[in-house]
Amino acid sequence: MKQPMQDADTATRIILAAEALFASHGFAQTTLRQITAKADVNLAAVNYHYGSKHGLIEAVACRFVDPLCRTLDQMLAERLAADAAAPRVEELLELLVRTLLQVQDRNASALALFMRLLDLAYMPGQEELRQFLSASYAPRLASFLQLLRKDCAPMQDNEFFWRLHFLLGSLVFTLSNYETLNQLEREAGHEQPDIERILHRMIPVISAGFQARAESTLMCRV
Amino acid sequence: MKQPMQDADTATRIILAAEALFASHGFAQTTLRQITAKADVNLAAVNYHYGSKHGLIEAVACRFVDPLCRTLDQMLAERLAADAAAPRVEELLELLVRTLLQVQDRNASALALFMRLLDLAYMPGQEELRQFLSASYAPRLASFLQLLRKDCAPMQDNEFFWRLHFLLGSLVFTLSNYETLNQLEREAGHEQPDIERILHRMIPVISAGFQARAESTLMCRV
Amino acid sequence: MKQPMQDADTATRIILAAEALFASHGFAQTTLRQITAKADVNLAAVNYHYGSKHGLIEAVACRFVDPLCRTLDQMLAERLAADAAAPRVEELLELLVRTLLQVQDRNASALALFMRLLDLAYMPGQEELRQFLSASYAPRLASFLQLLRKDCAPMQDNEFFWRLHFLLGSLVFTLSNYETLNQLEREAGHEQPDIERILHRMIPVISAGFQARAESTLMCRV
Amino acid sequence: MKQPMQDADTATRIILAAEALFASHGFAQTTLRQITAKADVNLAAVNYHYGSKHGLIEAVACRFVDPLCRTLDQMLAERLAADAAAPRVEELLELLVRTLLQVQDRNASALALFMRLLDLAYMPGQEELRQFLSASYAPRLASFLQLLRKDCAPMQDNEFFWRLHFLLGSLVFTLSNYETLNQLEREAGHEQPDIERILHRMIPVISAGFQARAESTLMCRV
DNA sequence: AATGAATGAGTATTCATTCAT
DNA sequence: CATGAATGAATACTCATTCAT
Repeated sequence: MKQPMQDADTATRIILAAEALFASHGFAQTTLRQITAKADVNLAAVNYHYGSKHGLIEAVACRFVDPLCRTLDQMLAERLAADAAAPRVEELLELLVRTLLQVQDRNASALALFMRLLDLAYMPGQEELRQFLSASYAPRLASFLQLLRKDCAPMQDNEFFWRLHFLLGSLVFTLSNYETLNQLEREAGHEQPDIERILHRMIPVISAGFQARAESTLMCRV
Repeated sequence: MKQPMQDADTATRIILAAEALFASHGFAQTTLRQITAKADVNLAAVNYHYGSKHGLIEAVACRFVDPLCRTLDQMLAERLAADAAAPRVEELLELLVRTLLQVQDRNASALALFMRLLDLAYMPGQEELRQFLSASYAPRLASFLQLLRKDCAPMQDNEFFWRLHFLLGSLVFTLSNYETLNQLEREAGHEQPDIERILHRMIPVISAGFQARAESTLMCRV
Repeated sequence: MKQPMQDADTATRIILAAEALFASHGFAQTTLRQITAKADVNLAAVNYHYGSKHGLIEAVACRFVDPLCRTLDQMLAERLAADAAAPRVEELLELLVRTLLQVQDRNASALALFMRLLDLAYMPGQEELRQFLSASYAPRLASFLQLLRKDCAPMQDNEFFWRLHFLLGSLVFTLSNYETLNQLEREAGHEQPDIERILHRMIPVISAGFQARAESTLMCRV
Repeated sequence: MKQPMQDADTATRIILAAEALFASHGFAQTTLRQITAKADVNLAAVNYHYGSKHGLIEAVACRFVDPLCRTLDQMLAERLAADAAAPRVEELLELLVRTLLQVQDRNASALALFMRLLDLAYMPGQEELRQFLSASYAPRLASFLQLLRKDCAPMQDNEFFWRLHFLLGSLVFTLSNYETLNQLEREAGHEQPDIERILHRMIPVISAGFQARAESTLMCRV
């Protein structure tokens, strides 16, 4: 079983420190000095173990993408084995949420980190990271997406592509800014829901979005 | 009539260059050197005209927030004058979309910039920018939000708060990453829709999200 | 009669602002921006009226050296006219103190400024300022110094030169750091004397220093 | 044995270059570029080894304050062991002078540097440096000051405080401007005494100042 | 396997000064 | 007589990376 940070080996200590700092300050804003200081290792150790800051980010990414894909696949298989009926959108999103929360268990700020990672991957100049993630990520999610689309309103491929990114935007924005949004709620005197609560709030909203009837292309033009 | 960048005065040249660079590279990643080089202006001119990089960002923000609020208010007033019936969610979103597109007319990457600005404002350590925007922004949007909520599914204040940020996330993520998403579509062999098309695609999805019946609090717990 | 700063002409407004800032922050630490901001004049006005920052410093200097020399000469003449006896060191220092306090009347921080000016003049690379002051300053003080030396212990020219600078050091250090020293006294729970009090405290100390019998040169060697 | 600057390690080369430049140009006027150029070292090395310019100044300070305190304590102890009689003011000042000269041995401009450091510490906005020095400096000088006061004329605490600073002013002004004063002597055709000679000239003057009878408070008021 | 030292290229910002108007 | 705009050179400081050990 893994020990806490001070007992782990250098490479692991770096990863753990990097995860926490990337999650709370973002990738560009986090410096190698901050990471190595928090990990209590030598500044050069990052380059030694991961080649570069970019290499470290990819290593961090792998530690999330792998278990996430595995868990989602597994949950999906279990559901399909237990019930022959095609899963509804809400069910699929519930599976996704439970998968995310399971990843989250490892580390309080894990989801924020993961969402920041997605955000980064879509930025210009990050083609390398994008393709790296896409290569190890997209194929394993294909079956999930296929099932999802089956229970959506009928739509073309590109319509689905965009709706998927609308959903992704909600997820990325809400979770990577979770701290700030929570603070705004606190200032407004509202309860501050935990991440689980927020994810569940998202399910009916996203479901309705996927199931909404698409405008006809012609009607879209003003 | 205003000439293109090379003929405008220094302050304007700086703003125009900054808008373009901020939109495509983000705020932190854009350096004053890049801006002043693109504007063909002395490095110290930014500090002379805007005090600091932060001041420049706020100036850029104002150039979008001001006309955006004005246009939205005006469109809303026209709609209410023309038709006594309370506007539906779709109508309100349509007004918002038309407002955004009008701001967009000024500058090809204007919306991406504006969305990056919102993204930045929610980041930790940007309380100052957040409050600056909130102070000049929030009050003028209050009536829009009030009308929006009237046609939503019934829900509590905090539920509305979160749904609003789900929507905001879709907008911010999709539009600030418009270039990347378009490229992905190109690689997939799909048509590459313009921003107008994407925004109209969003309307039914977002509308459905706002009108979806909220899960009861008890049911949210797994 | 002179009006307060806001009504004076540009050149005077600059001088007044400069005096205050130079006195409290020192010459090198005070920027032309601070001066012109405080004087509420254009940044370029300093260069326009005084040629350069250095020119401004010399102008400030003149406004102190001139009345100081005049007052000291006059007081000395009055004393010599009233009493044929050669003045004692204490009397001469008392005249000097009264002269300084009179200059001080014009402006609360005038003495600190004047002392900072002397400090600056002795710094390396300030030969120009030193000679400027020396040319308009030294000759008019010659008679004062002659009288002073007559009541000192007998000593050679160079011994007198150094003792004079020991005195000058006490004056310059104490008065230019008056704010700081006062604060230290406050922290120690002592009364915070005004400048007049401090100068009078200095008289017997300095007098004793001038009248102390010089060590023979031979004895100085360890 | 230590080699001259070119053979020492980077951190030492920086310190040595900084000492020389700080001594001759002052702290604010000396730039990191000048220091690193003189030390023949990368510009970033200062920050690497000392964190900041301020950190470098404190490091320079420590290299003087530490041996100075140690030497003075030791000399005082030796004197007290050798002779049971309470030391006179002149003796104490002689000890101080010998201590200063010993520090001086290390580096030609060491005393000028040290005096500039004291000067800086009394400036407004240097509370941090002042307290840093005061914390490591003042306690170790307490016994010296106590003995000094015992042989002074009787006076109150605050009178002693000010006289001490009159003395300090003489020291700081004379030694930090040693180069300039020497040049003035040269121009006047006098011999140019070395620092040892000047310090010994100061002893009887300062002694007389400490032993002068204080004016009564009432008499001080004009 | 790991690190202390070092570095080149970069950052935003500040400064006194100049100049066209 | 005065000024708004502009600027070149400099400031302290930071960064990811490299390299000898």
